[in-house]
Amino acid sequence: MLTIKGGIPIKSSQKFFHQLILLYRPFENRLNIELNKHELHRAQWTILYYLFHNGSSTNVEIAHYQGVEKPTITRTIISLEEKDYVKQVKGKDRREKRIQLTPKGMAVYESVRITIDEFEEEILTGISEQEQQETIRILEAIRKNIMN
Amino acid sequence: MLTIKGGIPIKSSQKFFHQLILLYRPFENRLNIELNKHELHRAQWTILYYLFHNGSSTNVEIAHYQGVEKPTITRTIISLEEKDYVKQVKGKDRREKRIQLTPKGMAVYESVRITIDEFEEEILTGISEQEQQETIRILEAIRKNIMN
DNA sequence: GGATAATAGTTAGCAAGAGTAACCATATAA
DNA sequence: TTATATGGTTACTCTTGCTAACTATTATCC
Repeated sequence: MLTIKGGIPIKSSQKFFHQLILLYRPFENRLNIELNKHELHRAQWTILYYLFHNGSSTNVEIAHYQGVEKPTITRTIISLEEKDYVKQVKGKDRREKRIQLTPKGMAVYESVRITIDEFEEEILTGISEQEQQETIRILEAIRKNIMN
Repeated sequence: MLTIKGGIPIKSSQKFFHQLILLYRPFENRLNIELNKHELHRAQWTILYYLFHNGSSTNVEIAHYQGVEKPTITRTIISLEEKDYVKQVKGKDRREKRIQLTPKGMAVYESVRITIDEFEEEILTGISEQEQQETIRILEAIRKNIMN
């Protein structure tokens, strides 16, 4: 329940959070180093990932899924359009701007995927399949708790 | 091993990473909302946390622990000095700038701690003590894998 | 049918947080 | 004593996010 560190008791929930915060910076740094090999950043990559797995999507869908505001997505989409990785397709509205991967975007995704797979394997070294599944479940549950 | 989503198989390592990325934004947003009640940001809070648990520390120690560069810490320390939450104490060198919490900083930490404790409990709802411990262990292991 | 609401998206401007490069001052080693 | 290493700062840039205010289109309500 409590661990002692320098005389001050630490609740496991505290430690949990601290660990989550501490993990993110090194993680994102390394991820961006991998992505820079392909001249991409994390925000662009997560949108490629989403489009690859979900097909054509709107700004709002992506923003909602990622838990960020619309203008954030707009900017990233523009940068992906400039690279010719995504293109606009007709939506059900004239308001709606439906976005999907171009063949070039698809190819880039597949290529980056290889780099990222290696990275993922590397930093999950020593963590069993079952532990990974279990942790995924817990991270999902936390996300739900936060987003209600 | 593989889950299927829209016909595309996803390795659990991929899902793991995606989940980690997806968790962070909502998490930091909510954390900052809590911290804003005390006019703090995450970067300041993590330094208060570190100093509270580790006593007086140098810029380099903190930077190394958090996995960020020195100038990042310098900036945040300055903002904490302006609030009179930390102060400089004599180090073993004239180069070294050793920092510790002021009584005011200590009091603020304790007060913010209450807010954060509630937040932590809230978003860990439904996750057992044992699952938390297990996940802490895994997050630590990943961090080590990243940082070598 | 026309005024009002809601929805999708963009633009402009700002802030947090991080990085790099170059630098100063001090301490250590050769 | 000269060269190198260490601790820290300054100046500048980048990414990523936010809010507020806007346009355009669609839906709703009276």
